[in-house]
Amino acid sequence: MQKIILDSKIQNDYFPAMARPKEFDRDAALAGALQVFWTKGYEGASTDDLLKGMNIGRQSMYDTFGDKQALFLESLRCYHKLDNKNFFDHLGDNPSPLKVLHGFLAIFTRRSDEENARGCMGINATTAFGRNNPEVTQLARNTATSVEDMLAQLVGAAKEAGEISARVDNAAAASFLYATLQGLTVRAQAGASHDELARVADFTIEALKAMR
Amino acid sequence: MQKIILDSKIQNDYFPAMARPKEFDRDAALAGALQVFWTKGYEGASTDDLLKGMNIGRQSMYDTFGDKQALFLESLRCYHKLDNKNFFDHLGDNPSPLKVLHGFLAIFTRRSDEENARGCMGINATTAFGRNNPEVTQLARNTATSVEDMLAQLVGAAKEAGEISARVDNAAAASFLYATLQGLTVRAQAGASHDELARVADFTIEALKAMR
DNA sequence: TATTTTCTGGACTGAATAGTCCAAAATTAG
DNA sequence: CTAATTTTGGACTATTCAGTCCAGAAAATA
Repeated sequence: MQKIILDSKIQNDYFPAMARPKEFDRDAALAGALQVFWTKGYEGASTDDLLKGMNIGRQSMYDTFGDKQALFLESLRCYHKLDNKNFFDHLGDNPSPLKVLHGFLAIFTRRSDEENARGCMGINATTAFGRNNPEVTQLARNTATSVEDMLAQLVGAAKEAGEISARVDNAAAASFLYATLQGLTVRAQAGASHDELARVADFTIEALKAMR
Repeated sequence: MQKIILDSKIQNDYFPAMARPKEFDRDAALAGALQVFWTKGYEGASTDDLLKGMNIGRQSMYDTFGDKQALFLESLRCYHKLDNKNFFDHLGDNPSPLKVLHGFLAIFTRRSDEENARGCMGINATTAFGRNNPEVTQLARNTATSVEDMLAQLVGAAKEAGEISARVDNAAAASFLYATLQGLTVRAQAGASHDELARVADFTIEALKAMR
């Protein structure tokens, strides 16, 4: 509906009183959708599930987020943001970069079975959509480069701190660590014991330290 | 229907004329279903997709395999069998067990983009079902122990061949290698370049060789 | 209170889907 | 050819699900 304003009197006549607060808490609703998609997957999450998890009405959901696909992508983007933030939060200026790395790898040993069973929403999306969904693929790529950059920085810091050999290639080590991290995620999701997960984390750091 | 054979005459009376060849090629149909499930996932594969991929009629499918769930589980079991076989085929009595290990890790650099995009059907099933499906979980566990056993043997052989330090723990190294293998699968599925995948494989073997 | 707007919830639609049913064609043995 | 049995394919059912529509409740300002 186009609104043509001629003068204030007419405007007043047409729009005399403004109404109900424009929106509920959009971010909270998105966070709710994220939880549902994360635990149930894209196909597994019905619209009813989503509405219940978001605590909003059907109409509000479609008005605010478009459709299921769009809601999923926005949830995934939100997840990646949170995930990245989590990484950087544990970064700081720790005196032992290698300890930070070990902390990343060992995170699964500190998570409950339920948390590990959910896995990583990014990986779940990738394995579900393969490379059929360009937006999911692009998101995965972006996250990969961002995380690998961060890991490479940590490896560099570990070298400067004398914790690992200066001859280790930062980028190669970062790719290696990222792959291991994703592998651990899957192993944890498949039900590997905390013990096994811890052994892998330890072994990975030991291997890194041993390299010349 | 139980067949009680008293003598040839009675048998003849009750089953005077046997009919059309009892079954089409069950294994071929299953292989077709496997392909469809692998590329499209469980939810993504409609019954029509499956029938087309299996080249059999609707009725035959339900008669022979039960329902979609059962067909999927049987396909997954079949996949795991093939996958395991693939591993053992590359084992042999290779003079360099470490080269065999490298071959496993580098397999993704020899695969086409399409192959890598499909990923591993076992991982796809795990990330799709989480741990909600006990049979999928059990299958994943079985495969894990079987593959880790095999990797541990290879590590032991590498030690005997003097390729890596005798102080490396077989089981820990095997868990580590398995996690890396799964990580590489996911990285490949997410679209990592052959170059990056190769770097990770090389780095992993180098790290293993460096350990004391 | 009156008006405007947004939210809410339920009813509805159209499409897709898993699974069933049935009848006709095909195939083998007597 | 006849009998027996399996395959085949299409019609059918019941359910689920994404998305739309509508009308009434809620909220805020004047």
